[in-house]
Amino acid sequence: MKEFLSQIKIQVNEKTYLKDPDSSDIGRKILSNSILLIDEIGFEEFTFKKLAKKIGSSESTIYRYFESKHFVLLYLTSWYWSWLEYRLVFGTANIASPTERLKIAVKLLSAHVYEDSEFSYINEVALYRIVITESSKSYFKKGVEVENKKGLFSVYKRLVQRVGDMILVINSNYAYPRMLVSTVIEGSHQQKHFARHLSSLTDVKNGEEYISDFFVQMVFSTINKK
Amino acid sequence: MKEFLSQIKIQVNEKTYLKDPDSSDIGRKILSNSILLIDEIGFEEFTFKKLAKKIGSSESTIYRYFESKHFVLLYLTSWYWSWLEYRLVFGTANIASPTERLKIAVKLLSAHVYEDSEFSYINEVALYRIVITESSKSYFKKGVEVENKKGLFSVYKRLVQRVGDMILVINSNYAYPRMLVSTVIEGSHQQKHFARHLSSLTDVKNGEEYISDFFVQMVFSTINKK
Amino acid sequence: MKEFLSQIKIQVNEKTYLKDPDSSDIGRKILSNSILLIDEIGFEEFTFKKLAKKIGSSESTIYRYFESKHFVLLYLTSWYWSWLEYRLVFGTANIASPTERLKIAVKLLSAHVYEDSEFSYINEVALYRIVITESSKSYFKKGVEVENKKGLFSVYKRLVQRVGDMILVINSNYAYPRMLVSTVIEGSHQQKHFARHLSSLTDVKNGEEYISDFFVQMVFSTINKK
Amino acid sequence: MKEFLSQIKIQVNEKTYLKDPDSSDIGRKILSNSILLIDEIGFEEFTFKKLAKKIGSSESTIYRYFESKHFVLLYLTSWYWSWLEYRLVFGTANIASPTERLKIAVKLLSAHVYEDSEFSYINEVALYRIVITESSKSYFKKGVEVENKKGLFSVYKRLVQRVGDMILVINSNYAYPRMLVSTVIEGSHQQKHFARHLSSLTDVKNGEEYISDFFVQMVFSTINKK
DNA sequence: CATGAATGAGGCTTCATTCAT
DNA sequence: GATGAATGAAGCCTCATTCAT
Repeated sequence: MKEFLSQIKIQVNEKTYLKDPDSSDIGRKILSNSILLIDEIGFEEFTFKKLAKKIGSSESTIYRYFESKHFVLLYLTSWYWSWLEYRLVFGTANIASPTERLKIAVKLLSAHVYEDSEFSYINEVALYRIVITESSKSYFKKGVEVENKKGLFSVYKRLVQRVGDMILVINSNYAYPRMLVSTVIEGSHQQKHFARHLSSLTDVKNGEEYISDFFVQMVFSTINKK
Repeated sequence: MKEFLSQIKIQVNEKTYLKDPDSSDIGRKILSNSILLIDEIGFEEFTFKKLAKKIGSSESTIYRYFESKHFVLLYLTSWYWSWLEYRLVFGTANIASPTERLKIAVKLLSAHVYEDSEFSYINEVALYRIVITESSKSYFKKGVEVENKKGLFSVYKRLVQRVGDMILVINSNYAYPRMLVSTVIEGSHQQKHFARHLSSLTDVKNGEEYISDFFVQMVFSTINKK
Repeated sequence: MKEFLSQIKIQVNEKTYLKDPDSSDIGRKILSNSILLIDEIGFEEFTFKKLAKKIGSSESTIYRYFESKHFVLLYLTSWYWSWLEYRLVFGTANIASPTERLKIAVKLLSAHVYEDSEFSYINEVALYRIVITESSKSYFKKGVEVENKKGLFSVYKRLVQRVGDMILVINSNYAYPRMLVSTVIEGSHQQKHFARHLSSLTDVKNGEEYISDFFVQMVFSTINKK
Repeated sequence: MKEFLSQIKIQVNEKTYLKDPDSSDIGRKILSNSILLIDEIGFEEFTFKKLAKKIGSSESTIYRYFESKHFVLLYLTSWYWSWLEYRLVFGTANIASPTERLKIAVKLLSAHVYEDSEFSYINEVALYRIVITESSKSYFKKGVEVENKKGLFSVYKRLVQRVGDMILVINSNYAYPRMLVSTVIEGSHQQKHFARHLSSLTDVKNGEEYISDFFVQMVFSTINKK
């Protein structure tokens, strides 16, 4: 629980930045506008030049905060995982039933983000669209190992571990708890993307609510002993 | 079966290229060396200039064949899906048991490609590594819809449909056959990638053989009526 | 008159081409489509590649006819000057009054081309738009002298000479007959262009008919002895 | 007079540049060397790469100042028109006689530029050669309207208006003052070009002094009431 | 600390042209 | 004679980054 409490402010691994963007106005502007710009034009087209223009600043200023655009993406996705962990820990607190707890967790991992609420300069809805579309690019890259060693994926890994542990409470013999959890997380992103852009790869025509149902059912079927 | 037979030569949607690369020596050189180069340096770093140098030709020559490097990736992944479909149709032919047939199919979708065999100028093992790492980038992109309309994902979609139908033979009430199949395909790529580069996201430490087991078990648990 | 008669077929200086485009179907296609394409996209954007695509042929075929796109422009403008000379000689034949003859000539030099008539594969209206917009580029170029020596401007020069001579019949003391004539020709092109695109440089708001009036009046005022 | 005074420093429409070239050493180097280079090799052959090499800088630096080479030409010609307006206003100040005033004006519009004097980094003689040869290309182009709307031709238009008004003082019934003025300006450029490169289109064999005489006489003949 | 300026390197693309059939 | 294929060279432009203020 200690590790969780220190996350409430949504702290992000400091290896992702050169200067904490949450420590200055311009830094927060960088964050909020990065989200909007990546959401709008996609990560490939996103450059510091365009971002600088959008916030009325200069490229060199942004370089004071982030080493490259890849670290901006890492910061944003890390922020998202921390935020998700925060909601997960809160959402499952004091739930006695292991089954109920796991159900809540899987729903959170696979459910859509509807509201932009708590963090003033972060548009969570746009950020979630970025996570869906772009987050896999941050590990499908040459050089992941280096970033992994810096701990840049540790929150994600802890999240997987945490939900994996919930599975083991229900079925301690289940052999692949983390594979199952990471499949839920990444799979739900893909299914949402397919539903919006390549619908014949899914079975979801009307709304994306069923995606969560699919994954909940899949998880419980899969872990239940015969 | 008719549509399959016409695929044996591994035909690729002609919208992916300007001039059929399989129609000339230099075209085949482009294909084989694209695979090696993308595998080696990653798609982001891959450029026509580097490719031209590798094959001792010129950028402009490559432009006669492909509009941009994105279409090279689309060609290669399309080729892979066609090849996979070919193996799938062959591998499940004459199998009477629906369960056995589905099992073979899921194993093929999620199993590793070990051998480079049948197509002289295609290194299937390297191509499979590219599919794992890069293929999702071809649909996690602004403008997928355009490419989808050109039919560039149709083989992939047909493959999902085909295995989805096998599921429905076993359980005609199952609501999400295509979601399940696309989750297996994409999920197996991710798990393989995690196993190699971010191992704490999976449960597979020694060897990747278990990935297939995981997905087979997951599929059958999920579709079986209680 | 002899030189005129040989022009009726609108012969063009053979130094402008490598193979006479008027001697084959494909050659005539090159001519008619060059006119349409230059008119549409402008000479700067005009390339043999685009032209080849338009006529369903190849760049190398066009190179059999013309050394470069500049020679195509020279061919077309030369054709235009020959055609204008033909209309001029016809239009002023048998006109006894020198004043009347000059008036007809100036009107022809400065009047708009309305009809596309006599030469099947030449769209004279589009060609005239090209002459207005592009012809000056063929002499405002490094290397005019070379082309001049090849005689590529000789029809134009003969035309200027011819109308200049009409002026001298009226006023044999007038010192600048050719300057005046070339000013009429080039000036009328410019005024038409201004009228269409930069209207505050002219006084012609409604229609271009007045351009001819302006030049007729200018010429007669200028050459009349006090 | 107010609009003139603000022009003494030869201000150029800011839509022609991204960053004012007259605000830095490198910017002024770009200007002075553009003039020399365009004069030497012609606008078609002129590229930012060659210019960068000439000034010992980089293409990208030049792109900070100008969007493309077309805007460099627009800048230079705009500068020329402002400078001409400045000389015109000065040269006709305090001249009581309308006739004398117009005569001075027409001479300035059509006379050769002999001296390089007042503006250290601008070679006016070379610039005038560029204006003669290249300026018409900036309006004989697809897309003039766009540039016209940005006001890139407004100084030129004001100049035409100004001299046109002088004509109306002498003959308020004359119908085509602006046509006449723009014919003088553009015509004098052409005649100078012809005199140098295509002499049989003019009557000027020895020296270009007569060009101005021709236009002065033409203007006064044309506007005088009978 | 924030910024404006400058730049090297390289990406993407088209052109004009030659060669072989 | 017409064409398809190949290509070197160069154009245009943007990126990521450093430096000086």
